[in-house]
Amino acid sequence: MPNICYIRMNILEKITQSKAAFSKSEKKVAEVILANPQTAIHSSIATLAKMSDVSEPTVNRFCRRLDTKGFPDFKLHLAQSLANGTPYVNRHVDENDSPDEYTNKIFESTMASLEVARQSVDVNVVNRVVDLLTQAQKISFFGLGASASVAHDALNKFFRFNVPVVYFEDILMQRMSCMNCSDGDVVVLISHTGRTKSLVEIAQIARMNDATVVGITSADSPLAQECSYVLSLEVPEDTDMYMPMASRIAQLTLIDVLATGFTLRRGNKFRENLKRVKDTLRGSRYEKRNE
Amino acid sequence: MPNICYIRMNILEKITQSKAAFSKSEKKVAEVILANPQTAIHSSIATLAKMSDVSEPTVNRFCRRLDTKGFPDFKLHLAQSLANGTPYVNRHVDENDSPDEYTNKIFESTMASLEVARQSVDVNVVNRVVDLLTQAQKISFFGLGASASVAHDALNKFFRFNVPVVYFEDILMQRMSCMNCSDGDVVVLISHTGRTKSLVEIAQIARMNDATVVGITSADSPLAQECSYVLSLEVPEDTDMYMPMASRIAQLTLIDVLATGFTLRRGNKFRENLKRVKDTLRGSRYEKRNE
DNA sequence: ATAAAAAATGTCAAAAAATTACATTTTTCT
DNA sequence: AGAAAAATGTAATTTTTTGACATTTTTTAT
Repeated sequence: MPNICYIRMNILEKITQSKAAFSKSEKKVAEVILANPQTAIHSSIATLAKMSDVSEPTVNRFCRRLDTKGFPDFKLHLAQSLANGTPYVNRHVDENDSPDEYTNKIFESTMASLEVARQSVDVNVVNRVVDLLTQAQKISFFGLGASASVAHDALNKFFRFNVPVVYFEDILMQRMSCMNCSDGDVVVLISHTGRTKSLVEIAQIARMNDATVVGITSADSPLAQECSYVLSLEVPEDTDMYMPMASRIAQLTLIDVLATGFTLRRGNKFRENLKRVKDTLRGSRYEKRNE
Repeated sequence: MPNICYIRMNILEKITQSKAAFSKSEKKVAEVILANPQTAIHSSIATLAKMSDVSEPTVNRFCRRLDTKGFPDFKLHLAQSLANGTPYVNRHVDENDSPDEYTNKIFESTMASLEVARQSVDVNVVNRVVDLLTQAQKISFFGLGASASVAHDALNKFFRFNVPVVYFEDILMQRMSCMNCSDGDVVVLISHTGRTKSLVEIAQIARMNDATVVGITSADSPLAQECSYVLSLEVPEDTDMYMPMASRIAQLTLIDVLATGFTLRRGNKFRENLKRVKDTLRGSRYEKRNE
């Protein structure tokens, strides 16, 4: 069961990884291409065959082994890999990675996950939820563990909008808060897995008290089933086995989206209010010296 | 001062822009290609000619007019333009954006910022800080406002490592905590601007008490000057004028990097411990039904 | 308005490139 | 060692691209 979902495998990496499966002559071709991919995409099959010291059909077979339709198709793939650096790909950190390597891998994996997440977001639900939030009497953000900091962040954002926002880290406080909910309140619950028992219970309590429950969680999870609206984010398996990484970032970005939708919906006058909040902060800061 | 830097002119844009210079038949070709570039790169010159209702040499001439060596070369360029959409670019949200538009813009801007941030990270400092953290007696994470949730997240991560971690949201608690610092303690301060007065003071207090102060902040800021080590993240202008967005995400990703470096440094036995922590959580969750 | 010139486009053939079929060599397994 | 399988190469075939040139269309100057 492969736990890495390659969005679109970079063909250069694929060549490196498939090396074991190559025959002797195919390896020669691989060497030449990896050594100078820029030359490869501008060569004909004949030139490349000569450079690799193999026959033309061998080059062709090499291309097919990499699941391309033939040499021209292979060149297309190669060209795409070479363009723009390369599309970001979820690469797992390896025990022997240097700081340079793991730093890059994590940044790239995060970007790759965001790309996947972006494509999985249901814009209609986003729009609907923004609607709800703008009309809410009170907004609550709850999450546990890693998702707690996401909820915390949401608090920070929506707090600036001058709407009643609630955030608790403590399960009991969350429960009590939900018991006091009423019609017009929106409770946003954040959980990557959607299988945290106490959060599911909180969803039930909130709904019993007529609040609208929005879940930022994975589709079809127990939590999702208890929610009025589900903003599901499809995020590839996390880079690190034991800590949620990418999922959190995707959740935060989604919060950004909601907050942005909120400000846009509220219009211009509202944004002036935001500016005031920001100006208030100025007193607590050192002035930026003019550059 | 343009804050978007286009790396290299995309051939699709070039086609759009050169439209005026095209002849009647060439325009037909342009239309067909623009309408469905993905099809174009997988077609032969004959197919494309038929689709555009022109002759094959016309298609060839069209390619040459765009400064390519011929049809195959043109396809290569086109494939590169199509690869990965286009490099992500920081696009500001506009007042009249539809939900679809602002959602995509925010995701893309976030990814663009991460790319910039990645390139600005000094791996040597990362390595040095990881060193420090693994040897620390106590690690504290402090941030205010938007950065508070980043510190919160760091707490979550490092808490799992079974090392003494401290996190406070309250300024006074932060100060008191720093006063009790001693040699071997590491204080990580998070601030996008690096100009929050109370955080700068905390840095001073911590250092006076022999703690090592690590700043995740912008270079050359007042805070940076008080730190023993600075992990500076260069993040492009935030998408939303009034709320930090991208900077937070970059900070979180950097925390991920530090946490990963930490686990790697600690080696195998340590990761087993991590697994235990994770298993402990299982009791509080609904089982995943087998798929 | 019209003829000449220039530009654009198409037809067809030549050239180049890629692919297939099949023969030969190398490797692997018994 | 010898048969079977896999890998590789040769040469012919097919596909694709390009070039040369004829025809049509457009432009320009009278």
